[in-house]
Amino acid sequence: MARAYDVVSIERKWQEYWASHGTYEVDAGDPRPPWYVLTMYPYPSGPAHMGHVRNYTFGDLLVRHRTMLGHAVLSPFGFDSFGLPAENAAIRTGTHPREFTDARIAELKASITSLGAVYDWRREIRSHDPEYIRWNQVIFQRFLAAGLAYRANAPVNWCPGCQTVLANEQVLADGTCERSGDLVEKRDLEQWFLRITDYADELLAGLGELDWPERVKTMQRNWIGRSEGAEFDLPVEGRDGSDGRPALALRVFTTRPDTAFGMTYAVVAPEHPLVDELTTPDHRAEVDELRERAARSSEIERTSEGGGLAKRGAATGSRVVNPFTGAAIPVYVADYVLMGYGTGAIMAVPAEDTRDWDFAQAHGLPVVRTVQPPEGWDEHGGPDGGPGGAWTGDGTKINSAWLDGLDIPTAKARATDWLEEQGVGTRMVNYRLRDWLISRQRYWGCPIPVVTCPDHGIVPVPEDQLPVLAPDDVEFLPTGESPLAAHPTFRHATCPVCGGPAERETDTMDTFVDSSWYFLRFCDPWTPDAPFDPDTVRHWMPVDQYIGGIEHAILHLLYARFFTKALADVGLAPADLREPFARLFTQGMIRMDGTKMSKSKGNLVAPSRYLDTVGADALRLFHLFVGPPADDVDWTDQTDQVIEGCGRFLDRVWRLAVGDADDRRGAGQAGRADGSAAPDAEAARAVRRAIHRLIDRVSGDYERWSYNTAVAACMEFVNLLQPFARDGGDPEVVAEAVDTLLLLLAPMTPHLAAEAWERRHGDHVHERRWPVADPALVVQEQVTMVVQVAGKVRDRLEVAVDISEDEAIAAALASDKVQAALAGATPARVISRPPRLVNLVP
RNA sequence: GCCCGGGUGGCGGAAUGGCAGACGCGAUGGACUCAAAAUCCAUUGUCCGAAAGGGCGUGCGGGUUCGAGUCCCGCCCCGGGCACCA
Repeated sequence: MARAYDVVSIERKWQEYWASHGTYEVDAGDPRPPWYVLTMYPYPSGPAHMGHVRNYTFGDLLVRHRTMLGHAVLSPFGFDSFGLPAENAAIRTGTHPREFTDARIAELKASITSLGAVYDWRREIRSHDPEYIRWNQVIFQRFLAAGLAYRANAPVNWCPGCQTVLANEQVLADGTCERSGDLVEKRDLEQWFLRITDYADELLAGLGELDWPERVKTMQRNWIGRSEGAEFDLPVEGRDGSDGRPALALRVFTTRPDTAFGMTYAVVAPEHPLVDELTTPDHRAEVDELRERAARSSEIERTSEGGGLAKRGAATGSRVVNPFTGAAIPVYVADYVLMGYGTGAIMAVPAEDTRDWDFAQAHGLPVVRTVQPPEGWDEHGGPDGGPGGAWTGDGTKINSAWLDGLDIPTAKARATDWLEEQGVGTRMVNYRLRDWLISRQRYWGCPIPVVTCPDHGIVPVPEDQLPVLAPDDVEFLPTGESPLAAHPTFRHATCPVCGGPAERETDTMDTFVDSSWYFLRFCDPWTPDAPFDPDTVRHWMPVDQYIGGIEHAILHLLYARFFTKALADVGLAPADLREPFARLFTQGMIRMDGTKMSKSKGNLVAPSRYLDTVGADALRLFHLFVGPPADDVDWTDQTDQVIEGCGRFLDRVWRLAVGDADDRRGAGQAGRADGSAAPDAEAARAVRRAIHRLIDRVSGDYERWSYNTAVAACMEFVNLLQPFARDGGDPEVVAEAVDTLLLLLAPMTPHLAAEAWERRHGDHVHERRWPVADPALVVQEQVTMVVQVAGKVRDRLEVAVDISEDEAIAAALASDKVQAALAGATPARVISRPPRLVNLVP
């Protein structure tokens, strides 16, 4: 497509100008009010893809807009540069991950720059940089000292494809690895954890004050999964101690203590430590078989095998006593109870829990209702009008002695009070959230800076010896072993306490650790003796606008919130900084043929092919124009044409602003199509009003992230302005119109705006202030008033904006079309909303 | 199963309860041109009609209202998240 101006050289010129003049470099001492805009730092996978373009277009627009509004805008950039792809490439090609990663970073940086996105590059962070590693390790050790980091043996998620353990958050609901798609296995391994569960309540409560998409907040709430209930003991029958008190009891957790009178059996998880003790010799074989099967099978096998959970349970032969009734009930082992949640044991109430109901049906266990189901439930309340099963809804308590007649919330409170009075139980809050497993058996990550001494146990490497860096002379082999573990010397260390031989930790940290505090480092990446200076962090933080993909709704955003709180609590960050991201925006993804556009799907459209044809400005404009920013974008056969349409619009702006020097057969040539007279003063006044309405609209649309309508408003304006200018409209008005347009476009299409502005004024549009609409000119003089008869539009009248109600009704009645529609009838009712509408109802 | 989004022309999408379809893409016709490209002008929801004009129309069925794409109730479909968490 031939463009009206030399897109490539103009775009390059301004990209070089912004970089060499440090236009978007700011410091904490800047007198302007601070504003921090941040786009999630990317994993460097090579040249930018379309998703990046979309991301950085929004971010860059904000940086430029906020700057024009008079803020000192902090706009840093960095790279989440540790991670598996680099290591896998090393195994494949022998290239060292650092070499591989640095090359990818150079490519990504160049392509981001070629979009016209501007950053304070002095602040660039790379997570594999030794300085960054050092502070990562310092933070880890502060957490270790504060008890927030610990090592424990745990059944963990092992991904055979990635050859490493994963965090719970990285395992998808179907039991596969979010990265490789392999089926994740359970393994018992000694691993490092961060105590994120200490912050579960604060992480939940803090969501309330955040200006984040509701759906992201909901996802985090679900993930944290707080449930209130009670824990209490079920004494095992026949296991009284010498003092007559129970020597062995089974502790259960429930959110429904009110249903305890309906407990007809109890269940323990196959991994529960009391299983052996509870199992009587005659049930041993069955229980052992069940346990073995549970250990072998993966989570999905456990959950997907047909028939729900009816099967896979075995009686232990033991009985426990329900403290509410004194009745003894059987104890089962079943894998529908998970060891990792609550106490790993439950009281089963089939009448009010669907899982317990199914299990009870399969094993012939009794059902005692403790909540009155709605009428007819037992006859036809179930699926397909059959008999109802468990009733989990509201109702009145029945069969529950002293709880009878109460509603559920009251009964819950009474039952819990009773447990506490009796000394057999206590209020308890449980979370679905588990501690964060951060160790990875990989090379290309931040080493965990500890050694293990035979005499002194786990000892942190002293701070003055940090960073602990992984050696370069390792062999990358597809063995599944971390190259660090196989290195001849790396693991041999000396104990910092006694100087004796010690074993160095060879695991590295999850890369989500790196991304959990980089936004703090960005505030002050130069401080030599701390990860960041708390006062400088206080100046910039929290991030005023964070931008990223919805895929990070849980993982990164939850970890970063946890880190911010924990860093404040160990004294590294300001104590009052509890939330890192005040406002979050999650943009839609790019889809093609119904699936996400991504490298792994092989359906990438390279942005580069647009940059040297229609240019970065047109591509940016397309992303802004195509639809609401939060929506997904479908990349189709028509997309190129829409992008060209954006280029056409920019050509029109160029011709209006600069003229037709390069294309003499352009706009001016066709001349006035209808041969009408030149626009008069009234037309000029209309254009002036349009200018101020445009400022008003675009400013409002920017605030609301409604960029597609902002672009539409600019296009509409050009459609109005173009004939006015061509037909000899007042040059002063044209100039005001064009200048305003360039100011409003400056954040969206920065190169075109900068070049056209420079040619017109000799200075820099991005250093100008954002225009302010004159309220007197924003209101229109004449508006279209709709006249309806019985709710149907019958006429449209041009009326003064300040028309009175009486005048409006009179004008409506004076209309021939209205009279025809009324057909002689007198309006029985008149609704008038001057100057918009009059509705005559006969 | 539960919790969120969302269904508007051929397509992407606009519409504080008050003109449905802004803006753009595509399509059709025209001007300019030897011709094309580019540019400019016009038309473009649908049905009836030569036209003037009129009927219908925002997934489906009800409701509230002078007036509903918008609010309420009940469904259908699509997308996403969660899913033995006791």
